[in-house]
Amino acid sequence: MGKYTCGLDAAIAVMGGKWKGLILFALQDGPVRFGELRRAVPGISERMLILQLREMEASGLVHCEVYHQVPPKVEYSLTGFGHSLNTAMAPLGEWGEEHMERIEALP
Amino acid sequence: MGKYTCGLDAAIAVMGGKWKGLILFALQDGPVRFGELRRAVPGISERMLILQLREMEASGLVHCEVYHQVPPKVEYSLTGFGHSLNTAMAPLGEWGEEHMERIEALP
DNA sequence: CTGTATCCGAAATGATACTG
DNA sequence: CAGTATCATTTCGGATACAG
Repeated sequence: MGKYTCGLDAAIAVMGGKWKGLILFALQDGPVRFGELRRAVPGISERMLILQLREMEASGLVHCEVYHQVPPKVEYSLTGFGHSLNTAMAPLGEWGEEHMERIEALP
Repeated sequence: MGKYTCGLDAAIAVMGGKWKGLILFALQDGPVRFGELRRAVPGISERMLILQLREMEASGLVHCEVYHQVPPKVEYSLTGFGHSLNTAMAPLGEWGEEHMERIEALP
């Protein structure tokens, strides 16, 4: 007895909420440091970014590499699994671009 | 000054939450009655289904056709806009199918 | 720089009962 | 059949302060 009724259901559960897709997108070109990532996802709070990253690590989408330096440096990157999800979401991003005007006009 | 930072951001805003994608999917093959739709989206409550449908109507994704009969009959269907979004989400559904086992195993 | 901890208000969702 | 109304609860998310 699966938790999910179909592939779409499962996919939505994994990339839930309003942030994970954008984080995936921001990481698609290689490792990004925490502060950089924060700027790359406008509007997200420090707290939410950490929470989402931790969930994405737990899901196996994201890898976290810690450099024990002073000052600290931490880089986040996509796993193969994360890349595959990001690829699957690309058409959604294109759809959003194409219909941006219409979407902006919504209430 | 747009509300959205990129196409993906806009798309996520439109199909937000955990239900809209599944409703889109359930409507992809033609008009569906309310009760039918409810059964097609397992786990959704009557209340949430209505709320989501109203939002999707407001976004122009869904059309609602009311037949003034006794007993009442109401059919929901996708607009062209809704179909285009459903198409853009198809790869996500396939991704979910492919990785279902792994996703099911997550905490 | 990269986090953690706490608090609090807002929003999402579920349960239940009721209506035309 | 297709909704509405109301209430309770759960989750989300922002602000702030603090720590290694």
